[in-house]
Amino acid sequence: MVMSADTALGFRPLYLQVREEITRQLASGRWQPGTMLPSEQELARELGVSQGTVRKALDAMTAERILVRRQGRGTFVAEYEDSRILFQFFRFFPDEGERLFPVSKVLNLSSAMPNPREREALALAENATVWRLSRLRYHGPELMLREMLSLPTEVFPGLSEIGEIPNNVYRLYSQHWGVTVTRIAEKLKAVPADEADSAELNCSLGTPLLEVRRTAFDLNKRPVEYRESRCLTEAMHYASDLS
Amino acid sequence: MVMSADTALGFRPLYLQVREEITRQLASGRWQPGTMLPSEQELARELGVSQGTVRKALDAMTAERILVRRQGRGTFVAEYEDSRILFQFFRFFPDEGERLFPVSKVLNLSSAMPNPREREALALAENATVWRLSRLRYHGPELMLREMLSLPTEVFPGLSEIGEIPNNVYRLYSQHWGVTVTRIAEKLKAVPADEADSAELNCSLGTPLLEVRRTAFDLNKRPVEYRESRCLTEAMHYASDLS
DNA sequence: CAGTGGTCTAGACCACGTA
DNA sequence: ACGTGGTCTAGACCACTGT
Repeated sequence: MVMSADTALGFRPLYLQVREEITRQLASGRWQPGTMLPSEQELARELGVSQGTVRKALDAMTAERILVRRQGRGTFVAEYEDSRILFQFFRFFPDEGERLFPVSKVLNLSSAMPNPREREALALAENATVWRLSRLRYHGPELMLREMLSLPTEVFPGLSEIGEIPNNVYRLYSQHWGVTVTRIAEKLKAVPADEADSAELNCSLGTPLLEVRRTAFDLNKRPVEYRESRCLTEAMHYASDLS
Repeated sequence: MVMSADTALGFRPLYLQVREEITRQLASGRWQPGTMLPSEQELARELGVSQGTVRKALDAMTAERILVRRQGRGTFVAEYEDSRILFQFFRFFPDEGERLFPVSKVLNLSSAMPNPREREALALAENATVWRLSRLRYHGPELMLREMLSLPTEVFPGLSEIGEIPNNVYRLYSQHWGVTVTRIAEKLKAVPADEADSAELNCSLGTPLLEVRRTAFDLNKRPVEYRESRCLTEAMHYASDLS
């Protein structure tokens, strides 16, 4: 495959075209998470560009955390290890003490017609259905939050046949359906605990909770998960870094 | 100035040394916000490295939003225009409708001995004092939040003589004291409105508020501002993007 | 047109990890 | 010793901006 920078209409930098081509092959399953990509030299040969151009594309994908580069070893497809999830996709910290991976307890899994919020967040077609997974999450022994995940059944066929839903669902999405979550958008509000919150979180009615509405996107920028969490923040906080 | 990559002890990439040197000159006031840096070629000559190495340093500083590069024009020191503040440093959005720059109403400005939270966040010396600036902020006509800013008096001498504190304090810090805010860390919680909240925000006692504790850092990674905000989130939300 | 940053190339050498 | 990514250089050409 040979690429060119100056086409008749619309100039597109070569390294962006290379990045797209590699992303396409990634999305099509050529390389699984954890496996090594060909070396820069080899990719350059395959694509008919110089090594420097491949490097710029790989550097950009590394910055997006889609790839991981290790000097002396190679370039790898990023995996969803717990440590990465904790670092990249989970913003809750204990006010004091050590950070732990949030353990989950599944309450319910069912399929349903989407409500308007789900339909909008997941950009669903008219007759599409969703899985709804509700669970509680703990930081060590302490109950931290309750949440409901909404997933398009079309994207995750057979989800209800999975024996046990693990803590780390992004790894599950990747391993079972080849769905790679790359970006997450969250909207936060302070809300009073309603009756369901009060019952499940063991707090009194009206207790301030941090509500998080999350939408997760895959490699093709398609929304693949919508999630609403309600969190007790007496001993925990949500950390946000602007830079 | 000539730089070298391989010193006896401790290898440090040249472009990182270049970035540090440029940051140092920036912090020392060689170039003011809004002004143009010398061209890549000229910087390369000054520093005794190749243009490509200067470029890598400038690209890194552009990614950190310290510099702005404009093709065909030059490389400029980033300014604190309202649009940048709104985009980079302010995460509140109306649930519906257009986004506006939050107008501020100053309630009080005084100096005081720091409390433990201020002392810790600002890494203050034993006998250091702080300015305390409290204000309300509005989104259009709607009251949005109340907040208190804490600033080391040592870093901002003469603050109380400023005629009117503007909405955009980061531009003020830059213009009056040469303080460049580059990074912000925020911790969020849901808290019940106390009596002061209730009085100032016109809400009932116990209303859930989003509390934000912010620390802002300058070019030298020194904390220069600590801020506690309490926000009504009935018609607004805090947006967080993880990617 | 001249000057700037942006892209692309080719090649040399360094640091790191593995065998 | 070898192969990988990481750094650095030098130079060519392109795209954008202002004169």
